[in-house]
Amino acid sequence: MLYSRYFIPTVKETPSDAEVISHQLMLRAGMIRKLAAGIYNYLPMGLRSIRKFENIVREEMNKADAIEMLMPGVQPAELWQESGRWAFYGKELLRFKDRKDAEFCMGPTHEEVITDMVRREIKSYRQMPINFYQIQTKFRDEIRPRFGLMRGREFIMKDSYSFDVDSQAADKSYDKMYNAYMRIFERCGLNFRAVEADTGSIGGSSSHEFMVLADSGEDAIVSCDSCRYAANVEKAESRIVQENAAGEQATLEKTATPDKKSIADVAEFLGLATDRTIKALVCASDTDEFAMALLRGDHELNEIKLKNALGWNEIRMATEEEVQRLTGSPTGFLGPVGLKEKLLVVADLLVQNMTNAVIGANEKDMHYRNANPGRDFNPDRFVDIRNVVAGDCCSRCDEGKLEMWRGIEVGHVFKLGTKYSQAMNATYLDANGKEQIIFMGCYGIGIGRTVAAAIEQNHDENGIIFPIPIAPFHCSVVAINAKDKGVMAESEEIYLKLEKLGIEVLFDDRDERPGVKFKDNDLIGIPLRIVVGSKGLAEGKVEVKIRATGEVLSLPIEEAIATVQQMVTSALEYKE
RNA sequence: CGGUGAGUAGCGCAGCCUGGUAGCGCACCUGCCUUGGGAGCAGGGGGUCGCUGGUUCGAUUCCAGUCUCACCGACCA
Repeated sequence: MLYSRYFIPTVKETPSDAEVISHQLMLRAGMIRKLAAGIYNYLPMGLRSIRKFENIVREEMNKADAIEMLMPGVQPAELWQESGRWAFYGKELLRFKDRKDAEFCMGPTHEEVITDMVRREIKSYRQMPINFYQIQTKFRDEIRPRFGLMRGREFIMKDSYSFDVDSQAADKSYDKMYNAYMRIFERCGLNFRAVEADTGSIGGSSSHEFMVLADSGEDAIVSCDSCRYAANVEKAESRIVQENAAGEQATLEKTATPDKKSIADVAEFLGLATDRTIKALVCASDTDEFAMALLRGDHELNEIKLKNALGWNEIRMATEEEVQRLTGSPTGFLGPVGLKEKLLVVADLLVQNMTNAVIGANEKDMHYRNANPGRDFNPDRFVDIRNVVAGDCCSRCDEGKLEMWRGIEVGHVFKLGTKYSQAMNATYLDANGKEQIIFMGCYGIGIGRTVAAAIEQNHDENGIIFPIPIAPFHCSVVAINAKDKGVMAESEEIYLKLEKLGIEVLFDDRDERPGVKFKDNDLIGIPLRIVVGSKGLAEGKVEVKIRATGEVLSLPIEEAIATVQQMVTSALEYKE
């Protein structure tokens, strides 16, 4: 490709609304441009990277016996009403009507459509296992799109759906996809973790997320420093270490804590560590059910765990007015003792063994000292509802401690069980001619998000450093002076030779000063660069520069070509 | 939707407080010059100052409304 005839609109200045580095660099490198909030044009360079990654995904999907197809972006409401998600999905589902007033939506995911197709076409146990996938544009009307391709409203996703005769077979399909995902992200050279995850609105029994590690990641994940356990904090469990209650239970005693609302303030005021206090939070469901959560003062509530424990659809913190009505007290002084109205009280497991703790008295400016569970209050349930913290003991092995990371969710695999097949009546006949419900799994990869995550993980002050497998071009040839006929002729020859070898080359033939070319080439992240100048040429040599390391090799022309070819080939090779 | 901030040339910004019809840097066009890390000189093009209404002789500037965008909270590939 000739740079002068191609389209790479780079910019020097960072657009002011781009916050994370991948967004800034994709804009500056001319890969994407915003059309509307969370909706982007993929410019040629951006598209090339995306296609590269899509092809890796495609290869691994095919290898894992998934079959490619393509489903529509626009979907009829009936299917969603049938699965129950028309009501459940909320505003994220972009809905509209056609000229006949029939309701439709932009597909945010395709469980309904694929299940509909499968229930019509798959009739026998002989047709399974089967797994369909597509690489297609999704639309989710996110409340807050941000970070460029990281969280767009319109985005490209690879989604696949497996269909099996029973749960065991479905587990096998799941494992196959899990392994394919591992290979996909390994092939891209990404530093990632597969972690246990909450199933969220997709539903189903269990799932793993694939998280690219990056400080800008929106998810917190933990992993054990000793065994293979890793999980999203939403889901992560730690081993409960039962600390033995220290000392005798003292007498419950009401004490004034004027204006001390936060745990830190109360603890300081009473001269105690925060772990001797109990925090009480009032939560509400979407149907206005309420519950009080109790946690050790230094711990954080995990809303997902609480939501799941209560079987709620949604969870939110109660408003100040609701709290006042239920407890008779303003927030900051809440506790389980002497509640005004009957309220479900859920305590974290670690509250169980606390002795002589400080709790709110449900009265402005008042707390209790020496509160003891079992004696002074009896929670309805003890459940794990706290966020694990770094240093917690691993729940899966004896010696491990948990470490915390930030991650970008680039892939997610779910065991769906019969959630959709049951609702939509997708059945087959088994060997005995008996009708059975199909078992499903679904698997997604954010294509654009993975490219953004790769940039997030691979860049320096000069720009992007693409891993070769997903780089828009493998190599560039930079002619130092476009007016120097000898330099241009030699550059062109190298360019053509490399192309003949199957290397994807960007030939920077522009009549620009060298500095401009170097800056642009660094910014757009081409992994390898051959620089052709008149001085080197006088000795029959050109330079090979490696973007990632900054290493420069001065080599005879043929050797330079061979070096580039060898580097590209070895980078594209996947070692099992 | 709630909270915060911003809308002035393609991008990054100034001007607004103290009304008088708009400016800087980059980018773009022409010419000269230059060619190993975003050069220099000269000339040039480009703006209904987000939109609507009000106040005023006169509004980018003051007032009201409205739209859009970004950031902080719940969702997710």
